[in-house]
Amino acid sequence: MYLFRGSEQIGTNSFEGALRRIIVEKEKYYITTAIAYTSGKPHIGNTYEIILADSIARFKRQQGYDVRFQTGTDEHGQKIEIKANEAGITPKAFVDEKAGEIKRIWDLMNTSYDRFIRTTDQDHEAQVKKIFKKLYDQGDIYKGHYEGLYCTPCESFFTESQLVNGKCPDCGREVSPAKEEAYFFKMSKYADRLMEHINTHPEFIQPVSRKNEMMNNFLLPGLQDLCVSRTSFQWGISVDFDPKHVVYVWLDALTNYITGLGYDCDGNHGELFNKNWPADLHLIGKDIIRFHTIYWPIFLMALDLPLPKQVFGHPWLLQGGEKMSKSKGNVIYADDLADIFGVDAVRYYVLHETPFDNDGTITWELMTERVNSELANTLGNLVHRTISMSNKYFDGVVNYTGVSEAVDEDLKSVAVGTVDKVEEKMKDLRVADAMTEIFALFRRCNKYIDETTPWILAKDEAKKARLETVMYNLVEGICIGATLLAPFMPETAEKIFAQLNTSERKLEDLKIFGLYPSGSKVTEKPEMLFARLDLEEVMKKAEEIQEKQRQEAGIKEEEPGIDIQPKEEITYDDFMKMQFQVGEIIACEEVKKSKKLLCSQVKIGSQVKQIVSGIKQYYKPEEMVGKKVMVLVNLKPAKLAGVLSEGMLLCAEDAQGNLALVTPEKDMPSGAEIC
RNA sequence: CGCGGGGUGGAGCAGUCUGGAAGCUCGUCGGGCUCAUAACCCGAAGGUCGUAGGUUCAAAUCCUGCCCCCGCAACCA
Repeated sequence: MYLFRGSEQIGTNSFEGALRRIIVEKEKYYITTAIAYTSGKPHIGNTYEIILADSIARFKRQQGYDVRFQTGTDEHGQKIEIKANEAGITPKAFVDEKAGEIKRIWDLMNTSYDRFIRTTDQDHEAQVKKIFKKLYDQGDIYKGHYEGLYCTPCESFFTESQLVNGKCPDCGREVSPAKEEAYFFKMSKYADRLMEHINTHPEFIQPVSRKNEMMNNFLLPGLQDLCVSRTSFQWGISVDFDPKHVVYVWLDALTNYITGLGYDCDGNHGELFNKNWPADLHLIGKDIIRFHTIYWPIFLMALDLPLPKQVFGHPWLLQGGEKMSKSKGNVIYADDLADIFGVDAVRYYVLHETPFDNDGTITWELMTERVNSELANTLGNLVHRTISMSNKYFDGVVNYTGVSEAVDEDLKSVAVGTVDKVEEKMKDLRVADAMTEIFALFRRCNKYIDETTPWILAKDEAKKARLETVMYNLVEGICIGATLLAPFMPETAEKIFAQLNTSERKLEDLKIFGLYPSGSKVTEKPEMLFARLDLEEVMKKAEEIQEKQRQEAGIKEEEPGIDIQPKEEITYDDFMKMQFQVGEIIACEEVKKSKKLLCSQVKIGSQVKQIVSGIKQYYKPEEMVGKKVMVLVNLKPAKLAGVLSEGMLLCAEDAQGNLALVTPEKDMPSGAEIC
């Protein structure tokens, strides 16, 4: 306000004043994502959230807002403690690594966050302790007992509904009723105020369909008090005045939205906090809407802070209609996608193909199809052909000669009308629809080329000026589209501007057609923005990636077991009649006249036996040599195809009759007894 | 009767709140064009909107029954 008053005094005329006002009165916009749990590598579905938030943040900046964009990691909890233990490292070392990996992916996806907060950050931990104390002192938190069904080995409580066949869902063992001392937050105290808020602020929960779910399931039936501490693990923020307790999940995690701005429980907030709170948008997954629209607002009420303006629960991205999971080996990671398709293609896909309030689908096939048709064909090729023609006809110089024709009008009106459409869609966070509008403009440009047929104009020297205007209009149309594209695909927009030798426009300038500086020279050799990809090659790479994943998860290909006819039961004495030893094959040759047989010289201890085996189809004589195999040594010698055989090499046989020699799992000397 | 989400041409999605000629992208087929990344432009075929009823002048949309799929437990959002 001070700056505003000052500037008006300085301003010598109203125009300048108005201009200053626009600059000075930049409205703030605070957007957050949920903080990612540091238990593993985030997949493309998790990554979707940060990309979505980034595109909104960038768009708001483009609109002139002073944007604050926060993301980060949630690093406490029993699960982390256990995993760190398994890995033989401290929880801190564990989360350091995971947080690093998450941040690396966020950075790879070119996301423009202002702060990456970690719940292990000192400033956060200190405030959480204070907040807990404050809420306890003012009576919102009280000490009680957590009761439930407890699995001792897993050290976890479960509710009736979480059990699988009445047993622990984690380990399958028995659970028993138990209670644990815990602190609780009195949710009921604020429930009425919250319902009032939700009912009078229809924009608070988005999409609206989620609102009824919250009201009907949790608020109207009556809110349960929330457990906010645990004693069953240590990896968390300890409760100052009762150190055997650590703060449990939500009071720790949700508060990041204020601690990350410099909230101070004693009232000495940082400037960032005063400026940015309340948040304009919490962008979260649909599964945690409850925590963000019920518990979080209530915590804020208890702290006497204003509530966030909007919570948007975005849908999920599913792999071919299924949830991704490592054990299925169908998890798709953002960095793998980026390797194959490029960062902006990944951003395009998740932003454009995820529906507004239904779960979306991602598969390697769909991704490839989208990249080829929309990015390579529609956009990439448009830019490429436009620049090629500019070079071919005018050595790359783009002049506006003002030779307009009726056919130009529609292109122009679509171009200058797009910004309004995009802003309209973005107002409701309909990112996918906004992108559809932008690509409609690129399609319109392609059509314009067909309508004006530059290659025909080029043959007639008299139409040179008209051709120049046509090329100018095209370049201008692309510039407008590229500017609008920038929040969603920043790198691509940059590349387009670089090739056209210009830069991003201001949003408000997009309603004017013709701002591209006449006489500019575009690049001589246009680079392809997106290469068309061969589906088979993509699928080959995808298969490799998924296969590796399955191996890492320790999941082998599902194989049908083989059932064979059972034989008559034998006694231990029967078994002891057979003598098995390890034999080393020292020589091997084919048995001529036979299709199936190999004849091996097998060293067993100090003697060498000649053994004939029906394995010619599966082993070559030279690869037999050197192998240590399992031999039945006391089998009565017999002649096979006229060749003496003094024992038997043991093989496993599958349903198709394929054979594999049985060898000791560790190296054993020849002659070692197998028993 | 645990809770919730969903079923729209071959694929992926809009449209459902606020009933009023079934829309978009891809694919397929036919045509055009040749500047361009076998691309671009035009046209066509293809749907009883899961199913059975109900309300209505009118239902993808509102109501009821039923069928099917997917989450809510797991390394997961």
